[in-house]
Amino acid sequence: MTLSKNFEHQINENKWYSHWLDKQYFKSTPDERTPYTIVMPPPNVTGVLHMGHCLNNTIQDILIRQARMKGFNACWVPGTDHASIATEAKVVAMLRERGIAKSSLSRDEFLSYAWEWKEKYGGIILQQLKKLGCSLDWDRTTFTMDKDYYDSVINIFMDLYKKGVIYRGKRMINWDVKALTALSDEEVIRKETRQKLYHLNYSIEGTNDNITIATVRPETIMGDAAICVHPDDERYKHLHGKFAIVPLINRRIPIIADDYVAMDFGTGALKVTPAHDVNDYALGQKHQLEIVDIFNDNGTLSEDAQIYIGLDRFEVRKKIAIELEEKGYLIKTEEYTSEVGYSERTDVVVEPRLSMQWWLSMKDISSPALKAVMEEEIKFYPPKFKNVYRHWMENIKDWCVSRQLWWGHRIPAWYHESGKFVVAKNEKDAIAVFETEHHISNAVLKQDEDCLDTWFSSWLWPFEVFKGYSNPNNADINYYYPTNTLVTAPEIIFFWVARMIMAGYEYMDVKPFQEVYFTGIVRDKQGRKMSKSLGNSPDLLELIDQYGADAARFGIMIASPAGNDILFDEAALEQGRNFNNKIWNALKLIKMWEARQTLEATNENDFAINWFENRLSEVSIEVEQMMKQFKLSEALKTIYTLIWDDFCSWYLEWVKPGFEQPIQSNVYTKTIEFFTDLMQLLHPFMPFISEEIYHQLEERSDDLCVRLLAEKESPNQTQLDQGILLKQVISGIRDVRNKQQMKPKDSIKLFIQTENKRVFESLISILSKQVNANEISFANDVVPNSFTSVIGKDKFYILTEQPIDLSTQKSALEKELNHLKSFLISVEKKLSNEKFTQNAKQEILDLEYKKKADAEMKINIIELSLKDMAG
RNA sequence: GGGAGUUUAGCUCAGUUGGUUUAGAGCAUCUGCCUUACAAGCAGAGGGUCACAGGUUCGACUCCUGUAACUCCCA
Repeated sequence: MTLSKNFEHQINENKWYSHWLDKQYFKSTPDERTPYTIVMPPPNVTGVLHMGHCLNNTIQDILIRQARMKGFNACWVPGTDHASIATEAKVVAMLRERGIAKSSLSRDEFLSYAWEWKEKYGGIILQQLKKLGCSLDWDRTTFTMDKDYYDSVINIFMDLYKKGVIYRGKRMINWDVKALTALSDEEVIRKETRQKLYHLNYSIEGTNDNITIATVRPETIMGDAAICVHPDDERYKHLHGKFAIVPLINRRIPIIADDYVAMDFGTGALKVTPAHDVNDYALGQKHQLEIVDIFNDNGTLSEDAQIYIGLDRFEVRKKIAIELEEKGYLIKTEEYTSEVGYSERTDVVVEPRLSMQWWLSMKDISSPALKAVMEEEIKFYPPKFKNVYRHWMENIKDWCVSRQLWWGHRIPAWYHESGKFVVAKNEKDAIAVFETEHHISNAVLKQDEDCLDTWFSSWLWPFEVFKGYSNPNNADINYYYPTNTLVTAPEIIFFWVARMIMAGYEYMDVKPFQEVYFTGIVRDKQGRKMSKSLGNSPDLLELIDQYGADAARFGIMIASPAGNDILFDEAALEQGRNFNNKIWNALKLIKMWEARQTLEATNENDFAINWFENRLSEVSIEVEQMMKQFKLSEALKTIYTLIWDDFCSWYLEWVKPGFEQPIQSNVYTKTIEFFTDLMQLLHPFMPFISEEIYHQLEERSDDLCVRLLAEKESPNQTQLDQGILLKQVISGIRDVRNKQQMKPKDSIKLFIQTENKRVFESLISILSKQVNANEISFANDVVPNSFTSVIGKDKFYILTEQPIDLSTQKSALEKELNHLKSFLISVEKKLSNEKFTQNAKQEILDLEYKKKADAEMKINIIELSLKDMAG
């Protein structure tokens, strides 16, 4: 069978993924093995795969595949999140395109459209993960609005209500005027925004006097309840207790004093609008100010504004500024940059608003979660996120859990026309509870129209995917929980990670996972975050198509240490593709040997085999260590070097038979073994090509995907050192050849002057192949008319047919000599320092003496060579 | 305004408790090669006052203080 020119990724990806599925390798059921469990952070049900998912899921797949090959019962659970606000927004947009307004639909009608949408588009992202090679247990796919999951969310809401942790209250919240819902603080993105600071004159009642305030929101003056100045501000002391008149609407408001006001900001006088600003609200509460809400839900002005009724807040800002200027109230405007809150989902400016919502009191529920991370019951990688976590947890505020949306888990609260309400699972229960609590029979109750925040369902994920709450103590939850590793982006440490830890302790009495690996954020080459609006997010599926899934995985993993942002560069995928090509070509070479073997035995390849065996052990152990510390990109780099440099560039060249010569069969067998081990090391990172090669190397009945990794013995250091020496010698001689502009075809005669003849005797056949020497012998003295290379303690004389020009050689040696001399001086300086010899540890001292001796010896060798050249 | 982090070759990053031949990779660059696995390749080379200024120490990329720039989180 002839092999294709390159690795054909499209064919192989489909072939192997369906084979793995057929064999049910990714399926996990509890058994006597130790479990290794990961729950996938559920992507939005309507989402599509982007670079962030690619990074995240590649990491998880590497961990899970490695665990599987190490003999754990590996279980990786997929699923999707209903993503209340994002999905509802998409459904609303879809309906609008069809000419249907959400307001024209009943709740049930809307929800049936939403489910239709979910069935049609939901789970596309899961299909895309298969393209990446993710080894998920698909039978366990969970959706946050599955029946059992839904019930658990509602039951937990009721339980927390019963415990008194959930309450209803009117508070300042972040209002999204586009999605028409409340947002939690975490859903508000602050961005530096250029604005104008307007200086406005308010007249003082009963005088001709004025007071000037500075505001960025002139459209809210109709909601003003007071003007506030600092009590110590001399400029305004005479105005305390007086009243000002709001321009345009002529409302009378008090002038109050509070040290909250910064005297040096603006004019030192602050307009107070309690209904539309968090700080003003607090100030209003303190001074018992009137609350005038001038906005409608959608950000237009309400009747209470008296003017500009029905116009949008930003339009009013422009118009009112003009009117204020025309009427002489606007003194001046200045440019001003400050942070403004935007909705994470709709990107509109968030409106602080007073609203009746459901809240979860966080203080008690969060304390075990804080402790768990601080005491490393749950470990964070990298650990710097412990600080971030602690800071948030110690200043935690209550969680607004209600959203004014229909798509999600409907709040199980029931209201009576009297305003009294109860929390119950369904209408029947609600009526019963209502009767006993309020002694009103035949009550007509209406369920709360609102939904719960999406994260109020996601925080149950690690246990509810195993039905740990809906079906307590079932076999799965007892076996798989707590899970092992959570892999997620640092952006959602508060949204999700912290809350899962809380829910885990609250409902399972146990942590949800042992460790959390925080990935970086994927940015473009210029360091900008990837986003739809910037259009800098490449189409991942296209990239997979072009370069292959293995190359995509390689490209994204090669430069992404835990917690560091990764700068995505397509060049890295190219590197991955080239790596595929390299591996494929090594296969082609070995395949050429297959039919041309000989049983004739020589020992000339013993060194190569011995060395590579040790090198393989060394690297396997290193990789194992790196994986334990989540140094995944370093582990991949190490494997890359082992395959490309050590295996392809050195080992294969060393054992490669001459043109059309046979290979010894034992060498062939060993080489297949090595290649197999290499593919096994690589498999978690690049599953497709490694599986394909595994099967190309030999007829096999098993698959690499589930082949158990053998423990490696620790390597023989002497063997490894000899390998290093051999490489140095080869490079050194090649360097001389290069500098003398010898053609690869020109052969040389090599003379070795060494005290270690035995070592070099075993290397002769490799050396002659690698430096194209037709004769190698040992010398006891300088060989005349030759080029010299000094490597370690040994000298190499190179004889060629070419006319000899020693000038380049001479200057190179002189350069080296200078370097060595100054090195020697620095060592001698150190050793002549009494304090050093007194204080340094013996091993450090020994080392310095060795450095000195080595340097002196080399200087001696080089000086001899130079002398010889001169003569 | 408060907190955390980063700063090492043109780019992306390693550098373990201070001492390991006067700082290591990969990519990019340069030179030479169409050498029978691979030009998506081979061989070799060059490139760094470890952000800056002090300090501790026999010895600092590594520890301490300050400064600057950038990033993130919180208000």
